[in-house]
Amino acid sequence: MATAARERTAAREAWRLLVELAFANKGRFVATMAEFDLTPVQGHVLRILEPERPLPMNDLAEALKCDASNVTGLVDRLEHRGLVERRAGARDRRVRELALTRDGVALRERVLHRMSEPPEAVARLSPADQRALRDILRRALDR
Amino acid sequence: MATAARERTAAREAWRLLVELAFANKGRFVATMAEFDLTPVQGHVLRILEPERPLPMNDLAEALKCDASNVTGLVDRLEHRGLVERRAGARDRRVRELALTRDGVALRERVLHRMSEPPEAVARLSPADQRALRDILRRALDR
DNA sequence: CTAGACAATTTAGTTTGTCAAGTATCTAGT
DNA sequence: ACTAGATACTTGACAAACTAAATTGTCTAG
Repeated sequence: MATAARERTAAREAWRLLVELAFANKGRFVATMAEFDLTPVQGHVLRILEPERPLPMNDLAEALKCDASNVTGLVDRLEHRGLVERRAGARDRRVRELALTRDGVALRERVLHRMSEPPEAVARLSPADQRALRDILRRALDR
Repeated sequence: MATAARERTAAREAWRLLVELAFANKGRFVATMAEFDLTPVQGHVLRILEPERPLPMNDLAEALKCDASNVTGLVDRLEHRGLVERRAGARDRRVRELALTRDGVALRERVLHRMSEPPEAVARLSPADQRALRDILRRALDR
């Protein structure tokens, strides 16, 4: 087998396994969010919305890769629950900037901490593998 | 910092990055499934359902971590599209076993191949990193 | 043979998602 | 300054994915 082909295969295989790991943990994610009375998407939004960094609704739609009209209802529910608030855009009165409320920030912290608990599959790796995995992923995500 | 704590941190950080990578690729997954006129969940089902290995509806619900009643409609739509068929359970007439049709098998193959195309973040890793990532994930998933 | 367990479905209701149309606001060109 | 078109968001209508509770048909233990 030619070198290029073998390396394409390594990347493919790595990604395949990564997808498998992700799918295997989807249920765990759903359950974790449910602990906080959040739907999966609401958890996702909480992750995207950083404290002290208001985000226009449009940008949230972009980040979620969904239609802007979907975000309206999504934010309605989060706002109704007091986790998020809509503020008038500073310069452009068309845009509504989303900001976490105090409760939102607090919940976000708890959720993120819980979400980053590694699953069995990762936890049982040797310490060396765990560090190697971390380092490779840092490079992949360009840190 | 104590050694144990530092290592817990490596696993945590690795998992955090992994989750980030997964979220960043959610949109890509949705778009890829859409190319085949599949919703994300339908893609997931196609992945779970292996050829020549009929699966009771209950087991599918288990694999999807969702209520059994949800699977009914899900399978209705896949069956209506001719990708899947319900068969009477061999021994127990209560269970309905799901099997891919010929079309289902063919589509599954195309979908899986497309799904395993690595994203930018993985593709740009050095060949050595790609192999290391693959090997670590194999160990994590116990291959 | 019957009581309870179990697999799947039905029904009613929520959330997430799309698309098309509407409203308010901004921006360029004249 | 005025207007035409773009842009940000909302609304309304509708499908898919989900849950919980009740129902139907089948199995299994006593």
